[in-house]
Amino acid sequence: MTVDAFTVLAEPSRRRILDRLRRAESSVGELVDALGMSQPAVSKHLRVLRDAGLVTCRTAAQRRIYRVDVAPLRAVDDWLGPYRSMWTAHLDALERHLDSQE
Amino acid sequence: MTVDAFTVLAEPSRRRILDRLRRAESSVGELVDALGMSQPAVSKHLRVLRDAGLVTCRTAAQRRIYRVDVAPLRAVDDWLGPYRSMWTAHLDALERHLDSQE
DNA sequence: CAGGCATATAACTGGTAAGGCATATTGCGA
DNA sequence: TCGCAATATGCCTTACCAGTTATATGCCTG
Repeated sequence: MTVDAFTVLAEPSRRRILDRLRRAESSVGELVDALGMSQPAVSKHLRVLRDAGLVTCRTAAQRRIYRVDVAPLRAVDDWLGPYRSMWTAHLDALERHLDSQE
Repeated sequence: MTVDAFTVLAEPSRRRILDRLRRAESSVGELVDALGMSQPAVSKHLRVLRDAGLVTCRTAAQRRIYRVDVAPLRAVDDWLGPYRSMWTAHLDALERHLDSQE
């Protein structure tokens, strides 16, 4: 886990990879087909994701099957926490305002 | 809002700026003192944050007072949503497991 | 054990972004 | 209006990152 999740998630392609793996684990080749990227590009992104602990992989014959590991995302969610309460606070205020209009 | 929030948040300094503005709006000079960075560096980060809609600023005499706008963070939170439910699912499973151990 | 698949890595390239210093801009007070 | 204070911007250098092509590694099958 050399780099933090924020840095890794900055790349749209990596978020797409995660979004696909979230629905079903898959091999590198399947990701290549799904994302329309070259195989080395996909492998490199997977390397970064692995180093950040966001994916794990297991070997199945010649294939490597990748799956998501959400653990590092909790750091992102934790950072986001205070901000989330800010916009829910705003929503609450809006609701109160609307209520008072009736 | 030229760039997306993910890219902007990848920079640790920018997250620190947001974290400070979240507690209290402040001027550029106050941020410079608080973060121990050069004034141009801070101004540049604020520019990026502004372009992404993450902060707004108002003019007060010679100062510019910056404050957080959480709206763009909702995109991040939305993306995170499905993953969050993944780890709460895991937590639920763990709880059931621990319960069954009693 | 040879050949072919699937995946990883190396070397290179172009683009981009951050930080530093110097300077421009803007608003204010004397 | 002059000059100062606060902030923004330009320019330059450096570092890093994504993507490409070519090649290496590992594993199965005939």
